[in-house]
Amino acid sequence: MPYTYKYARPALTVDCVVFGVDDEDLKVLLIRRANPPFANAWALPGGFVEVDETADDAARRELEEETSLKRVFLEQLYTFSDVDRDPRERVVSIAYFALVRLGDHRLQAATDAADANWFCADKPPRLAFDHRKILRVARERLRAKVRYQPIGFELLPRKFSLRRLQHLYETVLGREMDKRNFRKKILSLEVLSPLDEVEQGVAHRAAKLYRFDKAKYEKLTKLGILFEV
Amino acid sequence: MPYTYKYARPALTVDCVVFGVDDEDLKVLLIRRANPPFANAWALPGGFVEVDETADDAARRELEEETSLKRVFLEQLYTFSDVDRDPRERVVSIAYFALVRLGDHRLQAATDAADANWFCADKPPRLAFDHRKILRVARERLRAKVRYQPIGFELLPRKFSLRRLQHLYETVLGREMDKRNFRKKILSLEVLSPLDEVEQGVAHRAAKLYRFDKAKYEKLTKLGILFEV
DNA sequence: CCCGTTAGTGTATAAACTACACTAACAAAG
DNA sequence: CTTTGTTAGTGTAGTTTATACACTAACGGG
Repeated sequence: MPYTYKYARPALTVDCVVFGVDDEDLKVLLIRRANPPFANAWALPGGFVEVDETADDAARRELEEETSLKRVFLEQLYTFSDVDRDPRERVVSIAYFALVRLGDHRLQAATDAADANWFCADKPPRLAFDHRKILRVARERLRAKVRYQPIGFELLPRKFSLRRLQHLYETVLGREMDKRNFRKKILSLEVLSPLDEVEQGVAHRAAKLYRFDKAKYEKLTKLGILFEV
Repeated sequence: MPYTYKYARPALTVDCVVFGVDDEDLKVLLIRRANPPFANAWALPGGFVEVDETADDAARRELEEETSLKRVFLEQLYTFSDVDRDPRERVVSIAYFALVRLGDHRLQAATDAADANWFCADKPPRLAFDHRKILRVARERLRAKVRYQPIGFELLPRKFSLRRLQHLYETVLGREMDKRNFRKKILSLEVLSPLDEVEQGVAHRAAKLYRFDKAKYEKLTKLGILFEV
């Protein structure tokens, strides 16, 4: 059943830049395209926006369909509308960025995606369409945002050591930080709750574990106090 | 000549939130709609994205067509995609925000717009579609952005006194600032060039005029130094 | 019990932010 | 030409925040 309009309309898609961190570096999730154009190339997960769903819904749906990721942190990034970004026809794409805890999710490439994998976000393989540009914008946004919003916690296990948290900031910001100053600063923000637990199975003194206390954070922001690292 | 597609496609539009400041407050530019839906209601200037232009181009084109504004600061804001935001059919809108120097431009309502006018941005009249929400998002973005990017200068005449600049920051941020501290801070950023000129026609001591030095600013940002107020 | 590795802690110095009040300049009114 | 009203322009002291930096404690593994 075809749909007819008086004027030509661009197709509308969503693309998701999904970030995760492991012990080494910042990762981005890519899927291998099964079909042309760019068959076999790596690309951001994404797909068409249906006519009865919001772009947010479309992004979540595509993410689940293509990578089985659910309930992740997801935020609109930017809308890319270059006229020739898709060789077939005019396609406008609303890009999203997502943050996931690497350990929480088993990847399973689904339906349309032949394969899914994590890549170093700063040295991605050759990407389909303008996805390299989208990734770059997302990387910049993450770098900027992590400093004034507590989104870094979305990338860590719910229980984490201060060392891991510092490592995350170093990875995302791309610079080293002083251990004592970092701990002083992050604890002074009063958004972490210490747990009665320590790391398990490490061959050295085990670190105390903390969790991010969202309630505390929201109380603080309502008082006009900002999170800044 | 109708266009036919296999799947239904949302219509794609742009909407522009145009800000200006005068001596009293922050203004937003609205046009009165000539046609249904929301005939006679005030709305953000905007219109359809043609199939051979980028969203940025569409925003500039619509702005010129509806308000005769040209060469303004323009930046993508957010894409609004609620399913029922237009009562006629599914319309997705890429919103932009623009900054203009109020004195520079004579408004002239053109073609499709019956009328164009400036309104207080914080107490707008009843608006068509979800434009109230778009305006709110734009207002927030301006507030946040003015603190770490020198976009305030887009709202002032090219030559301005420090008093006017301070007043602008107070208007946008919604709080008063200390005169001496403000001057100290803004001058220490080293992005203003003093001119050999003073205000004209004032009934009191005339203030020295400055201009924003874009070249200096760009040199600083390349060195990794940030603009922060 | 020794070794290797990471956890955890404090202080001194420098830089940035805040609060705050007076004199200088100029036009207008008388 | 003197007075009045209004805004321009300036400095400092006190407080807070950021930076630089090195050792002991804890623990598992060999």
